[in-house]
Amino acid sequence: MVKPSGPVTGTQALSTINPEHPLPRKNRSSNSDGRTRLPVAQDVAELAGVSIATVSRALNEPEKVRPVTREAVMKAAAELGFVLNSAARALSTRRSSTVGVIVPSYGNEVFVRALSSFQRTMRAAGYQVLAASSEYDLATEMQEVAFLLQRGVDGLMLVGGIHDPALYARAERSQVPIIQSFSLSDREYCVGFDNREATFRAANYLLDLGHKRLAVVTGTRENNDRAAPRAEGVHLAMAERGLKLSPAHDLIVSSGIVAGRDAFSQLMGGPEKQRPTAIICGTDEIALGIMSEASERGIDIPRALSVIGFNDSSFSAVLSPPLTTIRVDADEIGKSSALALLNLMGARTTVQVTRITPELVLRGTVAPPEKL
Amino acid sequence: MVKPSGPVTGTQALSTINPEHPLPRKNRSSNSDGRTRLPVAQDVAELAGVSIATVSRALNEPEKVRPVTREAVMKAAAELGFVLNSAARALSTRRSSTVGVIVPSYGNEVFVRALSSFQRTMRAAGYQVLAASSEYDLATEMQEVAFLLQRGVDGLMLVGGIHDPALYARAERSQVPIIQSFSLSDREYCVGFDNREATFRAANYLLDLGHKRLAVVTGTRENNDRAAPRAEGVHLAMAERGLKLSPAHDLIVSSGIVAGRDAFSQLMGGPEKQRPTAIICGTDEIALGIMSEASERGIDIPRALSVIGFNDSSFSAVLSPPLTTIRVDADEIGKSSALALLNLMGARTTVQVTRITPELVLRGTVAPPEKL
DNA sequence: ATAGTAATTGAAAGCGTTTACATCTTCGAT
DNA sequence: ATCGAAGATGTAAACGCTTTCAATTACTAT
Repeated sequence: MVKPSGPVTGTQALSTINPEHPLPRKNRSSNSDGRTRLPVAQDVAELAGVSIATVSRALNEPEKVRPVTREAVMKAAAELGFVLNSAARALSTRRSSTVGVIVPSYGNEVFVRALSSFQRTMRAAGYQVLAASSEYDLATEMQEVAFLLQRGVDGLMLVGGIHDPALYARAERSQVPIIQSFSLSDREYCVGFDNREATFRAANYLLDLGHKRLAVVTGTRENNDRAAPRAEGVHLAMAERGLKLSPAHDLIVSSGIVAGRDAFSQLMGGPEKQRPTAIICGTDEIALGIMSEASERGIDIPRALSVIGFNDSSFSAVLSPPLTTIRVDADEIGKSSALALLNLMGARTTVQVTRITPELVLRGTVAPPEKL
Repeated sequence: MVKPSGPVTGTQALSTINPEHPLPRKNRSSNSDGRTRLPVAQDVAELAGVSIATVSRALNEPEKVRPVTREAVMKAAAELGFVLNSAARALSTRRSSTVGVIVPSYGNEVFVRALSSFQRTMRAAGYQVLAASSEYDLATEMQEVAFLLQRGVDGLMLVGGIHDPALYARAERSQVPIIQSFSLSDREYCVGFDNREATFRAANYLLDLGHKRLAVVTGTRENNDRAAPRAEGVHLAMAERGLKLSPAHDLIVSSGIVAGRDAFSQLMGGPEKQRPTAIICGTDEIALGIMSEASERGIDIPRALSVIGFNDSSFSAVLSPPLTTIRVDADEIGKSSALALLNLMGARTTVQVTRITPELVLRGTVAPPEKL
């Protein structure tokens, strides 16, 4: 506007014509109560003798400011102990550099392993992660997602593909990408594995060994696309051989070790001829419970009863006998999910489905069935 | 200002008198790219026919607005699907309703249990929690704290009382209160227990039973005010009876189950007369490792070797034999820490030290020493 | 009715960044 | 030297809330 200007610049002169601001209560570096105020970008700018915009650039796009200026800013920032205010940045950029994760439960080691590696990967990329657990409840999960969305997370990692429909709607509305984990989907981006196939293979292994009466016990299957397919896999394998899994041998328990103990009692309570000779469990915790109860009752594993777990938890290899289980690389799931989500948030939607392959780890809890 | 207005609104009209703003790119409810913009408080205000200040009040201090107004605002908010922008609020109020937690490791069940209940309590109070793990490293911890502080957490929960001095300085500068957990302190607010006393009692229990050669194995004790005192407790109990804990029976291992197995080998490698008859472990994981190795080598627990764990992890009760261990109520620690921190953040500094009492849970891995 | 007080509401100034745009430098090419 | 283009920096407008202060309205007690 004003080309040649004296000590009073054009824009400042304007404010004399326009008396809107009564009096700015500024008094740098100390609060109303006298406490030292934390330094802000403006303080750094003044100390470095540059504008606040330059400070911002020096910090975020160093290559856009001249080296000498950059140094000055860095020095000033360090001197003042300047810490950028994330809230202000988030407000300004409309992104929080925060992502959310919701796992069904912290009680299942596999989820905390995945969460942990997810988090590590995210942190390396400059993101913080807000985690919550849904306790296997859709409503709780929805609520947590609502909170996370309000918190402005830039992305979301969810376990499984069954969620409140409103969840997808809200995430969509906020343009927050979601990565699904631990199960596969052809509609969502995901990092997971085929749960049905995993137990299908385990069941076939048992069947090949000569077992005829298998049992399967999992945690809740309601709204759960991991547990339900795992049970299905066993049914399927038996059906393929013209066998039928007795309803009494298909148990749903509340997850955890003690649930496994109860399961044992229910399964092994009937007359010997009808008892299963092998049990496939939805988690290693359940398997542990079963083993514990078996040991207490003097039932020999694997001679009298074979057991297969799921996840290969840390304790599984050191049980006696060591637990044969379906290993899932939770670290890989966490890491890949993070990478995929990062990709999604960068709008480079090149990922689609990452398929993890579970592996049957042969240890000591499986043997051919006893001769009748 | 302008009451009845045609297509051109009051504020826009103003800009003709005051030419500072080139052209406000406002066009409510749709973005530059035509995408529908998420509703903000202003939209709610307009729909409800009130000012934005009233919207804020209706949402945050409902009692301060007339019921009829409140209803109108709520209705408008619901209709628009309004979600408050946390970043804006955080910027404005200078608090984020977020707290941070740093645990040494997610691999120790006790920490995730505490974290979990801490989180649950915090969520109930309207706070989100950002968690991180330090991997038992002070520098990593400091770095994570720096991130959390930058993120503007309102409070911090840390495990133990040994941290980078800079950590306290920074937190202090940001006026972020810290709650220390799992150990006691007379300088900091804390929720924990006397680690030394816990093993001291366990050792005495063993000594009373007739054991003379105890061993202790813990994870790293460097900068660790839980593991180190636990070892001390054992030393102390023996010293009180004129006994001395052989250096060979005092082991530091990397934590985890496999570490326990190694420990066993080291401890039980010597000539029988010198082997310990009882081992006190810093965690149940270590104890499990020891039990596993013992079982493999045919050493009978508890007859040939007694073992005491620490924490009472979920698997401990179902091992065979079930593990005698020092139970720590991690849920309580998490919950109380949260409550205490909430209190601290409310500036009502009435809490000081919450002392948790660990309990020796007698199960099957301890017996009197074999007759020599 | 009427003054006085209490309860509601609104206007507008922040909160601390980022960033579009304008301005000023720098520098190579003429 | 001089012109332009490219590069560096500065200005000031957002971002979307909360909150102080003033203005308005609703009540209460005369």
